[in-house]
Amino acid sequence: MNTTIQAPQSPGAPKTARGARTRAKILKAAEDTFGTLGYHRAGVTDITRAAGVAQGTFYTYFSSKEEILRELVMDLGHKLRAHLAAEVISTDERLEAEEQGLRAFLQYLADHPSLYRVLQEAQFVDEAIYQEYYETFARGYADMLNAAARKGEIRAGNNQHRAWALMGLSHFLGMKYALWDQRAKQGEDAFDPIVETMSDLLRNGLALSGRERG
Amino acid sequence: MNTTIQAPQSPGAPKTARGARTRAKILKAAEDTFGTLGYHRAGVTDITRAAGVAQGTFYTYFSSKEEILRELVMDLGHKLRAHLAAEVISTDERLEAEEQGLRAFLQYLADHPSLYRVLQEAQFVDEAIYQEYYETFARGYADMLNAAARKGEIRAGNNQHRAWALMGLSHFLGMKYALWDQRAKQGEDAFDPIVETMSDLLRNGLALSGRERG
DNA sequence: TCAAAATATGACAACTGATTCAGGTTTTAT
DNA sequence: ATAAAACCTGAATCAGTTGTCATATTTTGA
Repeated sequence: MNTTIQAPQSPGAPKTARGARTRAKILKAAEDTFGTLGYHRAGVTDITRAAGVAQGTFYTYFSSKEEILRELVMDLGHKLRAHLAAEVISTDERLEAEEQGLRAFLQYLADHPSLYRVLQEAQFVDEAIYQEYYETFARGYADMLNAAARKGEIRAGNNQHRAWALMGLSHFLGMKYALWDQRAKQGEDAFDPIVETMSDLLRNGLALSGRERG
Repeated sequence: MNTTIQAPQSPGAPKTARGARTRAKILKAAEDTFGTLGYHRAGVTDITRAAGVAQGTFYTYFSSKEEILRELVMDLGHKLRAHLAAEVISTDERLEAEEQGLRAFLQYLADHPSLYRVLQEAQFVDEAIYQEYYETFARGYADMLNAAARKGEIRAGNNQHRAWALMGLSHFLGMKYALWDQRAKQGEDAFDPIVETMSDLLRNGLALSGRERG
């Protein structure tokens, strides 16, 4: 028999430098095209035109439009996580890390708006990969919170619930202030007021502290 | 000239009881169909089949597939807000209202999962209506927080930022626990642990309180 | 009761857009 | 240098969709 066990659904990785370059061009073009036109309005034609190759070339590296979206989601996810990890090394105090993480996320989203659209649209094209994206993120997040709780840096509590809550918080703040509100994007410290509000919320909650009460 | 200022883009409201009934059937069918198949996979054919009418009838009441989605978004938004308002009347203490609101939202989402999908997909079909949905929600939310701050029930702070953060928090918790996690949906008080975690987070934050510290 | 208005029908025109394919070009390796 | 492998091309295919329309039925109101 001698059949290959795992037939790759993608047509095959490029075997030369030229191929690798072309594949990368197409992937980048897909990111841009999906980012501006959206997944459904963007045709394979638009992607290949943006990449400067013929339609047929697309199928040399990707078996379908859906597949390139999946590829893109994983790619963008890796890049974001790498970026955030790099930005948050300077402290290991959890609540400070939380602030830096939020600031970095907002800035990253303002600089890479396609991330948002590609990811959110992927949800309706391949729900599994969308879930996996956030489950992965949540796992890592909850682990960090658990570690902080063990070290006595934060209150005890359900850190899985908290992780999802914090992701949602970042997501919505990013959507509103990094993507929709143009003026918020100006300048290096544009997101400071937001980060500060969240810092207070996460440190102290909304209830008045002892001396403020009464 | 005597031109009508505001030409209705929708073909015209039904003028008989039968027409109103048919329109309502189609709208409901669209909600279900978009909810299960998604906006793009769902054809007008699927909607009319589910409604039990001919394809052509669709265009008696809606000028396009896009328009019925807009209609639906506004409709679902009104219903959700009405539901939440009704569920949160029993208290006027803000932090307690927050808990009740979250619980009601999670339960509502578990009971009306199409709300989520229709709304989120609308974002990529007509971004303006999606933004309007959340801006409206946020305005009301921020107003309530401002009132609570004036009454001295919560800490001072930027309540617009907080409103978006809290919406995101609810959104993600709903997505994860009301839609994705099947087991979480069982029973009346299924969401209690989540609400409790959030209650603690919103009241006290994550930092240790005075006596826990050290 | 009966003409006019409203509603319903479903076949179909017109179009879109993903994927295939047969053949050309470039690169690799001997 | 040259055969084989890899890569690229873009016109053609093909499946599916939205929205239209001429016609039929039902409801309204005088």
